[in-house]
Amino acid sequence: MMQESGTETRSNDSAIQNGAGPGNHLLECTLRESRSNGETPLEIGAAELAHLQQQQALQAARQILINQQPLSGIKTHKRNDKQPSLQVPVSVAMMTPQVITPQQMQQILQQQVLTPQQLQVLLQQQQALMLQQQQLQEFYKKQQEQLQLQLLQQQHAGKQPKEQQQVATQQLAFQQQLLQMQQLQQQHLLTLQRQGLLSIQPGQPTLPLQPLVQGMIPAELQQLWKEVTGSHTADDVVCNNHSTLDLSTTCVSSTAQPKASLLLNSHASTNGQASVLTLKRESSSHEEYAQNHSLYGHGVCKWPGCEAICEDFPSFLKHLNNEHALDDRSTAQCRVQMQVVQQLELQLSKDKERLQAMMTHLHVKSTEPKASPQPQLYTTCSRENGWIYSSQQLEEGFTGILKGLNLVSSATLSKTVSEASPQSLPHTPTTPTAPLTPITQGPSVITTTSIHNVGPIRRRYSDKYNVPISSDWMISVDFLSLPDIAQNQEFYKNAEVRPPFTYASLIRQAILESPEKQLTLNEIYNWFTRQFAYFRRNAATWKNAVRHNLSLHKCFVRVENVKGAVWTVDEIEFQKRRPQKISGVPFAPTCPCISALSE
DNA sequence: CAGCAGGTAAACAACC
DNA sequence: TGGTTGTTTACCTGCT
Repeated sequence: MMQESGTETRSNDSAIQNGAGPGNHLLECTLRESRSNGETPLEIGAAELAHLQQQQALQAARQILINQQPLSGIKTHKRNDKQPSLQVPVSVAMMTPQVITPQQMQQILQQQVLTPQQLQVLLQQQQALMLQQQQLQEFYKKQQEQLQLQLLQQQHAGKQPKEQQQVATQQLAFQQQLLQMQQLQQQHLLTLQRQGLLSIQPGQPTLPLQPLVQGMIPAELQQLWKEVTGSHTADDVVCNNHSTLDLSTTCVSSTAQPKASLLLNSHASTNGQASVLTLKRESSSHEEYAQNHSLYGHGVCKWPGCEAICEDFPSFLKHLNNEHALDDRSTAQCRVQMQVVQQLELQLSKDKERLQAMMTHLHVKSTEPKASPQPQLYTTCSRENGWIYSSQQLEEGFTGILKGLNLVSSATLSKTVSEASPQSLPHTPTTPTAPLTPITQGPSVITTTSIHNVGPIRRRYSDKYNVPISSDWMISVDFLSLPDIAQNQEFYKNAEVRPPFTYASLIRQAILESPEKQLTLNEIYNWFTRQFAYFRRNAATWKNAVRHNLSLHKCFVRVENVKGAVWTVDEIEFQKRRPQKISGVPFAPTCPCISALSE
């Protein structure tokens, strides 16, 4: 047991240790896994390509913002110099000339290199994108369910009447088109995003703009959408009314899109006020603004982690400007939001691929019953959650696969990293390399609440979490500091993301969550593994850490019980530990939700 | 640069 | 005897 973690670092020198944390091990395995599975960059599908393009474009936009900062002083330089991750190997730099590392992004944000306007634009656009992704995912889920139902019906029926087959085929075709449309949508949004950034930086070199929409014009997409959904009413009006920005391709949802449009219209806005001005041209009622504002709903401020009650829209705006002005906290929350959006993007992309593979498989099967499953599908499913599917199983039932679509595992995570940044493959896991594309792992299960409850962030405490292949993993680990464990439990339960809280905080949370506010050591272990997928690995390491923390901190009191020893929390001692910097500095050594509990 | 907090590893003892 | 629990120490990293 002890060997499990011990050998990882012991056998390596300190330099290697820097990249030899548990997460690293995961990646290392993953890379090997992906290689052995024959996954090569050559297998990048259209969806992946689109996604990579998106990411690169986004990074390029960010790069512009960075390049235009001639520098924020000596101190900044010093900090940068200390960051090994900034030393981009030539080969990598040549491959991805416009890529900035997440660490760089983090630094930039921390140093407030970005202007308030730029940050605001970034935040709003990311949120718009996120909303859209949510809508897409919902719709996509519905489509999946329909498909599954149909497949099940076919199975039960035994045979497939020709009519059914035709319907299924038709639906599959629609879904394929839908997928294409979704990709284009993302591209379009991204393009808009870049345009927004460029408009802010007129003096900067322009980016090589990619074709806005490849092969399809918005009208065609709309038509396609109508075909697919069979419903088009108010959406058309809403979408077509956007004369300032052509968002017709984003008209997927009747609810989300106006929000996205609103946000995109407010590039130069600060804290939402300009968006109001923009909208005033189109509408004059505050109620409508309130309905459309992504950060306001049901009389509550929807700023991540806020939920302040605002009686009306003007008071909301006032609140927005007072409480969510550009500061460290907002910046940190912006970063988190970006990561969330990226994860959603990635997950959507992955699911689309899988669906594509499923559909392809169905097609193949109808003509070539003995054909082996599509490699993409097979490799994906076979490594999902440790499930192994034979081709026969794949043919016999898709239920498990569909089930697998909504689950996540380390394999998903790793596969994602290795696939999405194929350039990284040649690098050895222990070689500190420059981070590549800012993709993140794709936890399949992410609750909507997790998006809305973002709080302080615990900074990276050790380079051991800096995964050399793609530091995006690291940045996600650090940035996905969704403070309210309770509300984000689904996320942590399924995504192998290290929770951004200290062991002490987590232990305290575990104990306080228990009915009697006391737990045995074993129960604490169980809580960890139950609540966090991350703690289902390297048990020896983190269990040792838990014990270490229990013994070390005075706030944990061991009490002899009838059953044996239980641990309790001395709240006073815990609060004494350290003044908590909840706001301002993005550093949260303790879990805010626990603080809330104790208050 | 020192001090601190936190994470990791490990040695060791007591207990079951 | 082996595993678990608990304590302690050492070392590292990042931050202030």
